Amino acid sequence: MATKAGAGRRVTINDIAEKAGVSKGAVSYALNGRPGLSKETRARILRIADELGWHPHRAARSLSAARADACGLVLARPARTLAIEAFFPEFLAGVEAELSSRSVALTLQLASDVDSEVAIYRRWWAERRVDGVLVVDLRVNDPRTEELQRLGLPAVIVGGPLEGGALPSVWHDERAAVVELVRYLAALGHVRVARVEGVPGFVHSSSRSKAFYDATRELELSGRVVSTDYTPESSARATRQLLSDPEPPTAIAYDSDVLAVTGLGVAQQMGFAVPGDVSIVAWDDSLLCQVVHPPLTTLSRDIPSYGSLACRQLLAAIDDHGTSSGDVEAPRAELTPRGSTGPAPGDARAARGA
Amino acid sequence: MATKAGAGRRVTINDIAEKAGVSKGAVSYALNGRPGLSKETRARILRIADELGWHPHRAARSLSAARADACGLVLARPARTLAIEAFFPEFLAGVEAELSSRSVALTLQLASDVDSEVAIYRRWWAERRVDGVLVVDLRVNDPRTEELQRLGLPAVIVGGPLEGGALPSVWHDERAAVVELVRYLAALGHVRVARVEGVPGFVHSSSRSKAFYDATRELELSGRVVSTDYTPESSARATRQLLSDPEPPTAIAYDSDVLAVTGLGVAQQMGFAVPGDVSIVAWDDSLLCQVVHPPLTTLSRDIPSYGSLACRQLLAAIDDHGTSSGDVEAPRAELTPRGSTGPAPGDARAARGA
DNA sequence: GCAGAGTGCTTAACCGGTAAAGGAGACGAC
DNA sequence: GTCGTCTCCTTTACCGGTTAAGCACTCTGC
Repeated sequence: MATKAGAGRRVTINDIAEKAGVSKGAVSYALNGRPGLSKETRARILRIADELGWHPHRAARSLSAARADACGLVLARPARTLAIEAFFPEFLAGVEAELSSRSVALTLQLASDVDSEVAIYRRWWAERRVDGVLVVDLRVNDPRTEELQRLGLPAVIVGGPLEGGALPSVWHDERAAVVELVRYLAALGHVRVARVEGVPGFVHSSSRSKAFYDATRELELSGRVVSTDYTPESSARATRQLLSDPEPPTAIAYDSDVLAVTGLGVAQQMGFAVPGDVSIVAWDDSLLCQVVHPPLTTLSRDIPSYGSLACRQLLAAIDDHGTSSGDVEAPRAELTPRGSTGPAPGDARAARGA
Repeated sequence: MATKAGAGRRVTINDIAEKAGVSKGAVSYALNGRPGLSKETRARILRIADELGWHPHRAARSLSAARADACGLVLARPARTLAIEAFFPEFLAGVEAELSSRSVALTLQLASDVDSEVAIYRRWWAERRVDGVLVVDLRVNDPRTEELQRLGLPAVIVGGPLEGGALPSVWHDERAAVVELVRYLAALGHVRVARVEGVPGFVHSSSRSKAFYDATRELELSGRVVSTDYTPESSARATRQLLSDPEPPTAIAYDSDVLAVTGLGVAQQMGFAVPGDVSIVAWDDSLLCQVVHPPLTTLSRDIPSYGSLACRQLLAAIDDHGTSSGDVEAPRAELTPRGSTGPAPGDARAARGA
């Protein structure tokens, strides 16, 4: 029968100690399940703590335990991206699910660029506001990894692994997914294929592009890559550019759901039938991909699980405090064929076979 | 020239005091800009603090200042909703923008239902993990408001105002927006109009429905309302139900972007031309509404600003500590006509005029 | 009958800040 | 000369926990 805490003074272990007629040290032992108390005293203290509705004061505990019981996540993309793309909210949902089960808080912040992101890490760690951070959107020669190591702030790289293996990471086999995609398009008879990538400075985007080049070369396809900044506008521009070519690609693979949906709209506006004239593939499934016409073929991943996995990895890194943890591979993206992909126009397969 | 903090021991005010040859009290005065120090000493202390790269330990400060420097937000909807609907990420982005400028953290948590949400508030407040919370998805007879008042936890109701005015709130004039919408549909000649609402237990959804009934009655239209649980599946069911009627509505207004987009798909699948046979309107604009064919007419709000506004309101409530703050009205949703709405089929206006 | 070990609790220091109270020294007034 | 006042800094207590060290008491063994 927990009494009403009301808006009055907080219940502290001193209150418990007084009521139980013991010292506050004894109360602390009881509440933390440490040995050195008789069964009866322990039970009495716990009962009183419950009656008074006691909860530990986070700051007080952090001060001695040197634990913030919070993990951090900084997003250094424009705020709009957060809202527009399926990846982040889904990833967040997965992270949250993992954290809330252990009463660890998630501290979220948006930053304008990588430099201010690093500044946030520095501040968070100096203030001991977080115990560790999840790092997303790894860049080529990323300044964050070096700084995180220097600070000694536990971190997990989402989308690694990192060269050198200095920080633990979670990752997908992007290469295998790209190979599956390119083989699929080749099997449909496509010869001129293109990829609309995200920001080339991002490791996940550039590694997919590299895999794309390799796979098209191996299968003797013509492969082009155009860059964007993940905004719908840049995707529209990229698509227009590709389809204005005298010999436009007959299949375009995009690096996100937003890019693909925008590209689809542009293609249709330009009079291209989808998938009659051009096939379209998205990366990461979402409602967006399913409601357009035709619905988009995608490379789907279980993003919430990815978030949970990253989170577990981070919590482990915090406990180990740096030792090992290593890299963990998540299930790779799987091709989900829908209406936006079909055979290459003009039976390219026959022409090529001749 | 801030020296490297490295992975070593934290810099504390004791380190600064020692290096400056003063007591830690003096350092505290200097760092907090309090009077009682000579100009030179103050400057020296600040310089050394900067050199050592000192940041206040959040927990230590919280312990005496009784401030967590964090705000809380609990979402008691299924995790999927977070990812699927435009509202939350956009709202979050607005909240974040406001908070990060004052180095207040946002603590986010997902809950399965209102009861566990209340439990989270109780815990957060007892642990002094947050200074205040934003409450979204206000329900009819919401148990949260009473509990928040009882606890004395500063809170802002998003989507109020609350009857009784006990807690400060931010709100839109939903009624005016609904009236504008219904007038617009009536002007297009629609007589049988329907509304697909969200969860009827939510205040914003039920108040819109009430306004919808009132507005249709006033304009002598036939108005129906069907409920959903905000999932695409429930919207598909609702739409199918409405359009299977012997006298189906010629215009359907949905309570979110997701509901509307799903409804559009179902309508087209059932052979209804949009907007030829049935007009469709969404609530809250998003990329989703713009990429479908036809693009959806929406009631658009500036959601990030709404988030920022709510956040400023909360910070004020925390400072005042309960006194006043009151309710603040945000700009109401504006109708953005696009291709999904058109004249009622069969020149309903003429028939009605006869 | 007393050393030694174990049990069960208390005391006190500490984490890193904030802030009230106190005190040394300079200076002016009478 | 000494009293009051002002400036500038130190001392100290405190926030709410954790934890090492200490200590009284009982039990055991010889």
